[in-house]
Amino acid sequence: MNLRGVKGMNDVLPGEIGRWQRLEAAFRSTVELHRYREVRTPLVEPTELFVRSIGEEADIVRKEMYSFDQHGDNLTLRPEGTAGAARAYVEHGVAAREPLTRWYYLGPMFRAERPQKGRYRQFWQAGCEVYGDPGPATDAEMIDMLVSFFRELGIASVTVHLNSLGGPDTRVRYGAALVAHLEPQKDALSDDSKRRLTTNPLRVLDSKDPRDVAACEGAPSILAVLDEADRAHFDALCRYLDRLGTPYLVDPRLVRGLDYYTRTLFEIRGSGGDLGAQNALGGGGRYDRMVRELGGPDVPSIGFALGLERLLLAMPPDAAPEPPCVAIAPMGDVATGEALLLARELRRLGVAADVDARGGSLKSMLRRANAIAARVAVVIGAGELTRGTVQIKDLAQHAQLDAPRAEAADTIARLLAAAEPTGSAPT
RNA sequence: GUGGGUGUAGCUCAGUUAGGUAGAGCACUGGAUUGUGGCUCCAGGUGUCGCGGGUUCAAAUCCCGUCACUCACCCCA
Repeated sequence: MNLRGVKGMNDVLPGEIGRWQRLEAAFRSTVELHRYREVRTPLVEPTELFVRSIGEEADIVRKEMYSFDQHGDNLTLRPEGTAGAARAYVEHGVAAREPLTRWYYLGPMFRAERPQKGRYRQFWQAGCEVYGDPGPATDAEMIDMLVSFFRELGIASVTVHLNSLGGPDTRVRYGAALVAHLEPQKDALSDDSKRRLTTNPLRVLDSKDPRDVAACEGAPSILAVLDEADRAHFDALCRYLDRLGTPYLVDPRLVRGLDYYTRTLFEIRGSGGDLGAQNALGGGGRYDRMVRELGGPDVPSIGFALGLERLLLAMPPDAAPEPPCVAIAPMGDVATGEALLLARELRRLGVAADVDARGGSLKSMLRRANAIAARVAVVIGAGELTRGTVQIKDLAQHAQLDAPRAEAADTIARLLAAAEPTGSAPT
């Protein structure tokens, strides 16, 4: 086969869709209990939106965007969800109608990176945004919500990394201090980090290269250079988390690549399951200046995003019970017509029905009934047509009975209602 | 963009060291059972051995090139 899907963009086949649906339902349930409401924004936005919000220097903007020109517009497949949501928030004047807004979204994002385990070019994110609350209590509540959500999913071993970046001036001040610390050991740094020294020194803190890690030993902490208000915000956040009993790890080296963050910054890392090297299950932070920079009022905001593929890797395997269904096995054209009618009657009673109309042998139809985990099979052949009955087989009990055709649907529905839900689908 | 690993049946993989008729399990179809599933037994494969070239009497196996997938780096969900 010479036609393949695009690299890094994956199909989700029905065999694994159950896990996706359960994850999505759990997310919606959790955030809606926190009074978030869903927002759906386009997959395509003006390129300028991402350049302005994420920042020209960020890797996402520099080399990972799917951008194209169409009829004179410069467009981009969204690489993340926060920018589009903020754009919609501003465009519809939401701030003027309500002082406090909680939104969530769920959908695919696109980044033209080299794929690997847990990182794909089309990947799914679920995220939340709160507009109009300066924190820090809401920051704590959001982090606590995430930790609770992970626990609900059965993802046990997660660590909340927490940091504060202060305001824009803090970043500049700290960058200078960091360069002062690293410059003397410049020769010992990795090539990447030598370059970062001039472009974005904070990123050196994030490097996994042992040489860089060593060089960062003893580097000043960004928390030490926060101004008074930022420091008070961070301390209050920690106190709220303590009060909630939500464990966290203060990590002054947490940086993250999006340039729009201010003050609170967090990332949740996992370790179990099939997770590969990409162990950031989710991350977020405060972006108090974004709404204003997009032309809106001065509204503080905080948000996070979760990577659904990574959550699925980290989640324990589960076997979902298959809902009961009825397989109908007709023999011959007349019986097939009768089968279609009976199936419609069953579906009107809320019973899933599967008509095997391939015209194969009874044996093959019953084999299929077993394969699809049907609870009940119905045989309609020449004999049944003559007698005006159908043969109803309870596949688990190895029992069968003949029922008048007119009562068939009700009889089957009663049989199913009495039966224990059983069987499990291959995952 | 950089580095490693892997490409053999629909799927998971043996077979490559030492060149010699292309295999197993699962899945699928039929039969044993003329209209009765799961278990068992029997039968059923024309697979571009990723692709192209080279060496050789002979290449899945050796050599060169190329493509794809995958893991990791950078960075991020």
